[in-house]
Amino acid sequence: MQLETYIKSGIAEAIASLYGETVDAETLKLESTNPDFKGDFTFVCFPYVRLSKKKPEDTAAEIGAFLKESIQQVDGFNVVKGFLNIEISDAYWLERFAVHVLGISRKNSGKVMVEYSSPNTNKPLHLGHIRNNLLGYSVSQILAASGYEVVKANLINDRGIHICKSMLAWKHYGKGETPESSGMKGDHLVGKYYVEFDKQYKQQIADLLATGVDKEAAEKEAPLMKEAQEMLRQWEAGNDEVITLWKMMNAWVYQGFDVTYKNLGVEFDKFYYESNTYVLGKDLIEEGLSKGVFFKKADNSVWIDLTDEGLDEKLVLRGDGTSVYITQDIGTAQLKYDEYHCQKSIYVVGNEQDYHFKVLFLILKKLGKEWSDGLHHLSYGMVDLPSGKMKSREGTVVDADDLMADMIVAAREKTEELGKTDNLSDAEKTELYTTLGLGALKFFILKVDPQKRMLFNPEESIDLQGDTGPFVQYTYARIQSMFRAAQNEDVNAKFTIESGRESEINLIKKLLDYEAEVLKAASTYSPAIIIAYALQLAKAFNRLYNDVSILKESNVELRRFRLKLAGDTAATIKQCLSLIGMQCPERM
RNA sequence: GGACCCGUAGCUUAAUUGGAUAGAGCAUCUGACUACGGAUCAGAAGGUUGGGGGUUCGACUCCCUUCGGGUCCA
Repeated sequence: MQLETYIKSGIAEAIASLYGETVDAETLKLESTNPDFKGDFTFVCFPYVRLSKKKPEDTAAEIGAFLKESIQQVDGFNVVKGFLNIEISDAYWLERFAVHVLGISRKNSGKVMVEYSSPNTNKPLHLGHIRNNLLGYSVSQILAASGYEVVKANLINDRGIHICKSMLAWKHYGKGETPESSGMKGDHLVGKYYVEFDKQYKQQIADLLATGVDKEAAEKEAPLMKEAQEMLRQWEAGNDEVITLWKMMNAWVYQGFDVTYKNLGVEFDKFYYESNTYVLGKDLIEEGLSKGVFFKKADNSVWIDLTDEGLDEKLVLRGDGTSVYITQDIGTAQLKYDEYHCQKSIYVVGNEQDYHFKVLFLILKKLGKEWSDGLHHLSYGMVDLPSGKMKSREGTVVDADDLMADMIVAAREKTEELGKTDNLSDAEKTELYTTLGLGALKFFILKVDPQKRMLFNPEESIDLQGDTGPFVQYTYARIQSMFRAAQNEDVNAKFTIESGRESEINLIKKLLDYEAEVLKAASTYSPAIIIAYALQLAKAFNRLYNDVSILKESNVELRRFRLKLAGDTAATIKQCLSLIGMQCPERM
């Protein structure tokens, strides 16, 4: 980092002294050199040929020569077209490595809330939730590592017509079944009745169609639907019987979710419940009306005109005074800010709600909430199956609990096939398979840019070789094994090294990148950056491992140097994987 | 009707935000000291970045248009 700014001002000096032109060193762009070329930093000269009035190649060569003279760490340079590749001396990297400390120095970046998961309490979690949960948790970890105080929040959708559907189906067809009586996980049990409702409802529609009723009317008039709507009205009126049933079934679901969250390794600091927050926001609608941000239509409904922003008019309160989704989201945003005063607030929500959040943030801004600038929708694409979209009502989903269990089985089979289960107790085996199976799953999902839809084929289990979680975990385990064998070695001993091999210098450079990569991942909310880095780091180490001997090296200084390389690599891998929510096995 | 997202090798995907010869993994093929752990490493092959136009020193990236997949708003 230091060196980069140093080189930039060197380039500015070069331009001043060679061409008599002033440029601000801050505005110069210095890129890291493409691995296919020799060098460490690359300065792209094309934009500056109008200052030098020379060919790009000549400009690059002149600036390169100037830097080599004026900056001692610059060992040499090469020019390809207008690209100036600046080569830094090995000595510089070795010095940096000698004083290298692990971790990140940045502190007190501010306070941020990450809202994620946000499940409905009428069915168990599925693959889509897994993507959401992993993203939310990982981004929280990354932000925390880069110095933020993070509040992990979960807004639970625990009321509404869909909840009433499960409740009603249970009431009609459940015969008093409970998680205890059936041995079924609570969320799965409730989900079963959600599916049952749909089945019965469809039957009723079919019956009505047969009597000559048209489709739209049939969907509206089916007795079950009318009953569900009546139940929702009673819930809102506080009917004792309905509320008691609602509490009981929600409690089952929460017990189930707790297990899933624990297995998935995610957690929360704060829970919000929609049964509390759905009443919020109406006061802010009043505020907006008096400020002239909103307007009323003839039917008394309240709207905001966003046509200036290229959007439509948006309803924010119905004519009968009842809320719409955005009403409560406005209120909840205010509630969150009042409670925590976070500078930033991130919503991890699927991209089908892109428009919704665009409108929500715009409304809050127009209401004059200065904190609205810190709001961000971390949008992600749907997870598709080969058969198409997952539909929970039709039961065509990949269940979160099942998927995790399948991954653990796959990890077990692979490990046993390699014959690496010897000398492990049953408890250790279980822990190992869990670490590897979930590691593969988390890595697989977070490796992909969130914006993209992803295809998941349950038939082809997730790879355990190549660019995968277990690959990185293997690198870690292998280093740990080396340290177990190096017990009479003074691991913390100082060493003096004058020069390094290419594989060693490359690994040093990667290790020194850690902080910059984490900060980049934090500013773009992207776990994928950490994953890509962890892979590169593991590869750089594996290359070194095949290139040179470490424990078998006879030269003490070299041996200690390489042991420190290995130790720092392992520690950095562990940090990276913890940001993804992954564990590192000591052996595998 | 209007708006947004996605399209890269057979498959899963990356590209330092406009930079170099589009980079990996899986699958396929070849090789690695009698393996400090082979879930590794080195290499080969695989591409008109959906199609067409434009902007410029330079386009997977920006603009226009068109095709395909998906989503949202009323």
